[in-house]
Amino acid sequence: MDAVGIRKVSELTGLSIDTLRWYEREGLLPLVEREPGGRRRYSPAAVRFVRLVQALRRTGMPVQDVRAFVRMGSGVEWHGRRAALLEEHAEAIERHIAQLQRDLTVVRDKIAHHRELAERGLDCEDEIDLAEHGSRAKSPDDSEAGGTGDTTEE
Amino acid sequence: MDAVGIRKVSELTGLSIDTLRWYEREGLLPLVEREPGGRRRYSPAAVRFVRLVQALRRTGMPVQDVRAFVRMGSGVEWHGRRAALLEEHAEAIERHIAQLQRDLTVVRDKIAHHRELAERGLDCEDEIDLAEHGSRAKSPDDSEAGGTGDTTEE
DNA sequence: CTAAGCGCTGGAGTCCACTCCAGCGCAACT
DNA sequence: AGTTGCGCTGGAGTGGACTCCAGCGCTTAG
Repeated sequence: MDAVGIRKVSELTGLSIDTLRWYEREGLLPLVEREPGGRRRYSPAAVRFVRLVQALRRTGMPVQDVRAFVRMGSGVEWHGRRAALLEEHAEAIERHIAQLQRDLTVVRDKIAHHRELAERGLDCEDEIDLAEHGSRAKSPDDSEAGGTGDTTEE
Repeated sequence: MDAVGIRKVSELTGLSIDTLRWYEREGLLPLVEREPGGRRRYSPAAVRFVRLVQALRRTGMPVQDVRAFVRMGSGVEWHGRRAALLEEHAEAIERHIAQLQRDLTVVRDKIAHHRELAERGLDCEDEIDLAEHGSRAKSPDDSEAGGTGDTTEE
């Protein structure tokens, strides 16, 4: 058989052995078989399943939700529900990516700003940008930059 | 002067008041002024800074690293270093986004799979996909996809 | 047969990033 | 003047997700 041991799965996925065992205890990996001696044996299907769980976790689905997902059986009556849950999560991932992209431009703007200041050999004074944690008098005002209303996430 | 109080900053950014105070204690927000009574006053620049920190945190930069970033002064000699740090982080964000996109396709593939099974009214058998977390019991010559009753016994 | 390893289990410990008080002071309506 | 309420501080508590044992049992190489 091409079933593999826990060490191999760890190597294949990058999840630690402890994490794999912990996921199983927590009910995220229900289809791991054992060999007579009691050791875990991961069938190719089980390995694929580990990868799905890994994808869900890595994309921010809480362990609790993965468990709930896993626990609804594989029977016909659940396929729709499962698909819906995954779809919901997929949308969450997309929103997350969009947020990261917005944050990325904030960071890149900052980089550009620094590069410019570095070139000109200026401290940032009127633009602020960063603190000097010394005492500082108040700067004259400057206007607001438009912000996207964001809600705390992740 | 259009400086604002902590409540407003909380509303503007979505960060909780406690979090704002905690960030400050932890050295992530060095430029917050106080009014005579001791209350925090956030200048527009300070608010912008909060937004930068928020972007860094939301994109996964550990608090420790944000602090390190913040602590290197705003002097000329540091602009290059700061920019380099940010650049490094920007690349990390890009890698993260790429990973999310890969994981997203994993999830979407799974959705497609479920939709298909749902349409055909099939349980997943030869593809497995999900567990049978029944009692392990005795399966002498159990092999790979040997989907033993994958019915959930809820 | 013995020893070295890997794996197993249950449980404790750790880390991170907040979040939640308790107790107090200023502020400002009425 | 009173009282209602926001804000402040220091510190304790929480939740999530692992990570790290200790102690034991197969398995296998010598």
